[in-house]
Amino acid sequence: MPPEQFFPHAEIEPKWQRRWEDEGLHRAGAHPDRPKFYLLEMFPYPSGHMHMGHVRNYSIGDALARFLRMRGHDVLYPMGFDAFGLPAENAAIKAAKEEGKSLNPAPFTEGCIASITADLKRMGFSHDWTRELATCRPEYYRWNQVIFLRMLERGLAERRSAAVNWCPECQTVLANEQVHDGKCWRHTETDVELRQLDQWFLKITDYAEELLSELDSLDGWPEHVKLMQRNWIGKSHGTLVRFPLADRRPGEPEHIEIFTTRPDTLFGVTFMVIAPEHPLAHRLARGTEREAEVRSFLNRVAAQDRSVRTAEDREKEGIALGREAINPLNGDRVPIFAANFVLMEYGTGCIMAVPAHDQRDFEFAKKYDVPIRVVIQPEGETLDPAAMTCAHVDPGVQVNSGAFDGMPSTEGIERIADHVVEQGLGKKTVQFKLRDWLISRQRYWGTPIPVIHCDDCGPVGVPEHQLPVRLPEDVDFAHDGNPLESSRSFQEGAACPRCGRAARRETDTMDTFIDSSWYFHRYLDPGNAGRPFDPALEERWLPVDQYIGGVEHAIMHLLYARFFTKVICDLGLATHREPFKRLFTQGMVCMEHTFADGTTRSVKMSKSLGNTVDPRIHIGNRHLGGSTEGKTGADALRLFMLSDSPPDSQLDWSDEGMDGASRFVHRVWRFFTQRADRLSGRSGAGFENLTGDDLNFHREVHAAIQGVTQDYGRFGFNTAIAKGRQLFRALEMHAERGASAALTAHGARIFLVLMAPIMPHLCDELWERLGHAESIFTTPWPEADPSALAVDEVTVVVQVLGKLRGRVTVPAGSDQAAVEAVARAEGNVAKHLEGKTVRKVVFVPDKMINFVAS
RNA sequence: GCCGGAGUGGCGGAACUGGCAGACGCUGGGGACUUAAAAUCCCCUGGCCCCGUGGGGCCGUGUGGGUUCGAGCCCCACCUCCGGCACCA
Repeated sequence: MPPEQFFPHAEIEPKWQRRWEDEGLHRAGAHPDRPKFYLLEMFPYPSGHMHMGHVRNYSIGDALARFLRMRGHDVLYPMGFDAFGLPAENAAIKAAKEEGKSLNPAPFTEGCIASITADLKRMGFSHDWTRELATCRPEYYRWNQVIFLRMLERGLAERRSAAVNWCPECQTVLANEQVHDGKCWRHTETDVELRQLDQWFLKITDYAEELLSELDSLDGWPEHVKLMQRNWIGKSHGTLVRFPLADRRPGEPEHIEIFTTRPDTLFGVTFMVIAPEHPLAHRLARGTEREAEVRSFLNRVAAQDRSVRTAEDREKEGIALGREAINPLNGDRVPIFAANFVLMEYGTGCIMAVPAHDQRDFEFAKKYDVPIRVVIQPEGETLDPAAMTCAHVDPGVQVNSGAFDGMPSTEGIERIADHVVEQGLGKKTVQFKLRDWLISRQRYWGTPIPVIHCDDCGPVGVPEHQLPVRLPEDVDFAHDGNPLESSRSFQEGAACPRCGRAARRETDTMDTFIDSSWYFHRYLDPGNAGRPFDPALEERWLPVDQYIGGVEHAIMHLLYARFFTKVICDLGLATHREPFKRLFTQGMVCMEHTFADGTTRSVKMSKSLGNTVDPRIHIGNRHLGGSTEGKTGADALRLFMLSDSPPDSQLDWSDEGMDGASRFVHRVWRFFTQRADRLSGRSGAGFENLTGDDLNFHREVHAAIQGVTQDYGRFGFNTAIAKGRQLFRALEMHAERGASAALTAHGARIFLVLMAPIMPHLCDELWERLGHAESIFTTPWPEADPSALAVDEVTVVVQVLGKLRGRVTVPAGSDQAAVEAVARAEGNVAKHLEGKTVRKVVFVPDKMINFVAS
């Protein structure tokens, strides 16, 4: 072959992409005899075209997929599209309202999918495209509907009226997880409103305990992700205590029930607080002289939206209802307030307030001049309620607590709770912060909820044989509101499945997080028309051995997917209760951006900041029918994506770094094409009796095998590449000076194999040019030979008093006496030991010797 | 405020389990090739200092202390940055 200056990526990369596809090299399930490995990456939203974030994520997964295949695994590495959601629908609305055109989200989305698919293929990612799916297709979403109906049968899905989060911008309700700081997760400027509506919920709280406890078994998950889930689930042990209502009037409940995690402070209760939305708030004040005042307060707080009420400044505001409750432990009468800081959704919507030992209660008591009663004294200190400036929340000794005086409060928690239970005043219980999952969305571009509302029978599930309930096409995006409401064909002929009478179809669609909660099951059997997937396939392939994705999905997506996996098991469809054995959270692609205030920082690439680099600059767009060829090609881009940072931290884009990667690709190309003859020698094994450069080079080759193999196994792509570059440098030098051409050829082959997962096109092409008929990806991964790694001489570091003073070369395995003798003789060491007495010698064989002298 | 994670050259980052700090890359500098440039290749590149140009010394992994023969790594305190949660009773 003639020497060539530059790697002709625009020809060679597509050549191998075609060949791999033709040979079905990436098809999963081809080797049932091999150990399975399910490698999953979070599927993309098809937003027009591939961006740099995709390039990085899939470069990571693909390198791993190719490595694992070469290591003898039957790898399932699928790809699909999370294709429902607001962007496509908003594009349709914009087209209709601003441009007066009609744009149907379905063909629009399919166009985006085609474009991004072409981009991904042009990167040479080894996905098994025979399993491709898109969640917006009826063949997929009908199974969302089936799963929903089965959940409905089992009471895991239910419709109920609740105060729900409404985003005026999205024109739909949101799940709790989708509200951050009172703002919509997609619109950080938009306040979320509370509305009382009838909506569909999935009872994820039924699984709270299991979702929490099984986190402990997920050894392959990053601790911080597990921690975020634990915090979100928010389990706390406590006690429900009933406080009798004083001066009870007809129609009023006998008790006010509260939840507390601190029964040790029960004797310190000086007031009660009820949430303003609590139905009792109005009722208790009715007929009292305070009624008007209370009503105006409650109305004012209710009118405040969530973000104001829970804002950082969090000024506590409340009002006495003019009523009292009785502390069941000591018979004290305590006033009842309504206040903004008590949440209706948590616990019972009502609390006991212990200002001495709870900071919030303390602040409130100070403001409204409620007495403070100390019931826990810190060790060696006496608290004076009048002098306190903050609550004492730490443990201490019980005081003013009747029979419990003198007891450590840590014990008091248990003992007083026991006492409450024995006296029939309440019971021990567990509370979770986790709420049920609100899945209704008042939008078009999602899975229709398969329910029919009948005036007589109520909401009735659509029979499974009538599924899928398809999205209609006669929809109008030019007007506000859910387009499903105005579609004629959608409602046409709707009849109650139970009584047969004319009825109305549910027009809510499902939260798109439903789609991504089980897509990894569907990949196993994407064409199955009879059920969501074959259980035998689930048995073989699940759990996902390695899941890779962004940490931004640490709570929502991962929690929902874990929930669905358990539900799917309980529906009898599958057996594995945890979906993802190992989780890896990759970092973002960032680029320098100068902000308005003049500061420059490296921040996530985003369209809105304009600090983006389009990957198509590098891979071209000819595959999309365009005319540009691409600057550097896919392999150079992949190399850069993996070489500059560890994959779990952010990657800073740099044009210079990209040039460096491209230079390396060309350099490798040049080296191989210029020395084709010398490198094509086929003699493989049996490099004995090597000497000098040959021996050293052989050792470097095997050290590289060992190092690179270990690095791939722990996502150390950046260090694997560093070792690959080192090996390449050694290879260049050995080609110049080494005695054995067979050994150079061997080293060259190893280099190609080790780097193939990262630069697959380049390596497969060069592999072929070295005379191999089969793809490099069918060769087994090399093993490092321990005897090749052995050295007969080692450099031992010599220290005097822990400071480096010299190095000596000794035979490997030399004992302390031998090394000591050589070390003492070394010039600089001798100088430093002069006039000193050696008191101790620390010796680490083959590494270091330290003279402790004075 | 609480809970996590991280601070290493001009920059991105290496350093297994406490044993040569700065692998690999980028930037910068010098040189070779060339009429010249590009491309390519080679050498140098943490700071300060000493002499004989080969070496030698001191300092150096956010700050202050500690443990150890020896600390980027372990312990204590503090500072800064990033991420998450935030009235959850």
